[in-house]
Amino acid sequence: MPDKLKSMIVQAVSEILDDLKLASNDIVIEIDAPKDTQFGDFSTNIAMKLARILKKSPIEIAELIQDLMLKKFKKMSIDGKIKKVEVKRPGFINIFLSSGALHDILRVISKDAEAFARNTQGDGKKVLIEFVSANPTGPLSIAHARQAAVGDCLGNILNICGYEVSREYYINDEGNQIKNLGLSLQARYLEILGKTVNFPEDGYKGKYLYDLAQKLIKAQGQKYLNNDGSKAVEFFSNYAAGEILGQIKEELELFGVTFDSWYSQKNQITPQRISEAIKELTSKGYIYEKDGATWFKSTQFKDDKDRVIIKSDGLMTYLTPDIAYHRVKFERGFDKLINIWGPDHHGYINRLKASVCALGHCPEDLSILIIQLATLSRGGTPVVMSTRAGEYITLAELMQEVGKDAARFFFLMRRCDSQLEFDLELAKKHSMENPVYYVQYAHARISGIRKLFSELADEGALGDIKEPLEAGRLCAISEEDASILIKKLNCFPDVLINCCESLDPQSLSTYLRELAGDFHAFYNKHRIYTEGKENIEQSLSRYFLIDSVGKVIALGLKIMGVVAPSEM
RNA sequence: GCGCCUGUGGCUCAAUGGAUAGAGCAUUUGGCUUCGGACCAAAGGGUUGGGGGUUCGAGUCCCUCCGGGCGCGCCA
Repeated sequence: MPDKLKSMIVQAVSEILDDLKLASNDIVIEIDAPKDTQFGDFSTNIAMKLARILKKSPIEIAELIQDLMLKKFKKMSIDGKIKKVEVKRPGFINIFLSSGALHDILRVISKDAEAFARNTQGDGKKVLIEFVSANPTGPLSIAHARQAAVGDCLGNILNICGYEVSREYYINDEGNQIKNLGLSLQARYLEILGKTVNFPEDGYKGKYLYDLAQKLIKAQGQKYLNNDGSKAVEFFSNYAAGEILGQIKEELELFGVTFDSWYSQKNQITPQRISEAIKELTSKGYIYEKDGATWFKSTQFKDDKDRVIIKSDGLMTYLTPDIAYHRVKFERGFDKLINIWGPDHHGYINRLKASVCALGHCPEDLSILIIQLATLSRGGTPVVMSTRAGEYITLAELMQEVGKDAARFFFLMRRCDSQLEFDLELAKKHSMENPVYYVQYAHARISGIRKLFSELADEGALGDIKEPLEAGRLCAISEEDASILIKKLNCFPDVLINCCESLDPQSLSTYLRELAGDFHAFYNKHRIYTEGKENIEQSLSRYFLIDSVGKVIALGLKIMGVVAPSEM
C-alpha cells in the first residue's frame, strides 16, 4: 500500500513536470524516505534539480510544485492519505502521511508480514548462488562460516525479492590438493601403524587427519599397510575427501545452512564438458597456442594477462574446469549467477568473468562477492591462528562456543567488503552489550504480551474481542512514538530491496537493531495494556502495533537464519 | 611495482550524492509496589587519515599523497 502510494506520488510529480513542459527524461524524479522523520515520510529534491535549468530559486519552484501537488492529489483522490506537503529550506518538498495511511500499513503487516515484505525485483528470474565450496581437505574455517552465513541469508533475501533461488556447493574433489590430502592421510595412517614415513611437503598437518586415520584403521584394519601404489593413494584421497565432506555437510546443517545441490567437479565436470567449453572458446577465437601450452585470451575482457588453460605437460590449470562449470551453470537455465568467495580469490575474478563473457554472457550475469575475513578476539585481544600448522578455530568450535544464533548474527553485522572483528566474549554475553540478545529480547517480550492478551481475551477483559487481532477496529493510535514505530516498520521492504541490490545483508541486521530499539523505547514509555473498559480500544491498538513489530522482527531474524524466541 | 578492499568520537561500527554525520560499548547521571530491568531516559565525546577537484549540496563521486589488510604462478 505505501509502495503504491509512493508510485502514485512519483506519477503526480511526473505529470506536473509534463504540464510545466519540462522534459522529464532529463531529470530523474527521486522520492525518498528521509532518514529524519521530521522531514516527512517522503521527500523530493526535484526543485533543486530544476533550479539550474529554470534559473529560478529552488524555493520558488518548490512552492509552485507544492501547490500543483495538492491539486493532483485531490484529483487522484489520494489526498486523504496525505497529511501535509511542506517546502523546507534549500528546496526540499516534504510529504507527510495521514494517520489513516499509517493504519493501512499496520493492517497489511498484521495480515501477512511476509506478503508485506515481498517484492518483485527479481521478476521470477532463476539465480544460482554458489557459496562455501570449501575444498574437502579440512574442517570449515571462520572464513567459510562467514561466507555460509552471508550466502544463506542472501539467498533468503533474493527469494523474498522475487528471485527463484538455488543454493549450490561446488565440491573441488579432484586435482593436486586432493592427491595431497590422500598422501597426508596415508602418511598418518602409516605413522600410526609404526612405519617411518616422510610427511608430504605440502601436506595437511591438522590433527583431523590423525583422527581420520584412526577411524580408518578401526573400521578396515591394516589392509593398506604394505600397499603404496597409486591405487592406494587414490583410495586414501577418496576416503579422506568423502569423510571430510560428510563432516562439512553436518556442520553446515547445524549452522542452519542447507544446499539444493552439491556439485561434484570429479563426477559432473566431465572431460567431455571441458572439451565442449574449450571448443566453444576456440570457435570464437579466444584460444591460442604458445610455448607448448594452450592459452585463453582473457585480456580481451579486462584481465591483465592471458591465462593458460592447458599446461605444456598436458594437464589443465585450476581455471579450465571452472570455465566448463560456469558454462554448465548457464546451460542449466540460470539467468543470474552469484559466487561467494574469500578474499584470497579476488585475483581470480577477472579471469573467470572474462571466460563467462567470452562464452557470450553479460558481465552482470555473474556477480562475484568477496567476503572479507573475520578476525577473532576475546574481550579485545586477538586470537592467533595459523593456517599453515592447521591450527585455526573451526566453524564447529565457534558454534560450540557462542551458539548458532550469535554466530550468524555477528557475521551479518558488518558489510561484506570490510573485515569484521568477532569478539567471542561479546557474542557469548547474555547482556545488553550483545546485539543478538537485544533483538531477540524484543521478540520474547512481545511474545509475553501476546500471551497476556490471549489470557485477557479468554477472561473477557477485552470486551467482545475473542481474538485480539481484529485489525479493522484498532485505530486508536495517535502517539507520536507509535507513528515512529509504524514508519520504521514501513521501511522493512525497502531494507530488503537495498540488501538485494547491494548483494549484502548487512543493513538488515542494522535495521532489526533499530526496530528493536524503537520498540523497547515505546514499551518503556507506554503501557500496552491498561485495565478498564474505557481503555480497551487503546490497549488493543497498542497491542496491534507491537504485535506487528513482533512479526517483522520474527521474519527479519528468520531471513538471517536466527531464531526468534518466545522465551529467553 | 600493479590490482582489489579499507581508513568516521577512546573501542566496534552505521549513514540509496541531501537537511544538525548517527548507534552500541566504555565514562557520568537518572528510572521498576503495574505488561519480562537481557530494558529505558539523559550528558559529555568529531576538522569523517591529509590535500585538491566535480556539484546547488561530498563521509559518499574523481585525482593525489599517507596508513592498514589481501592478492598478483604453465599452484589449487
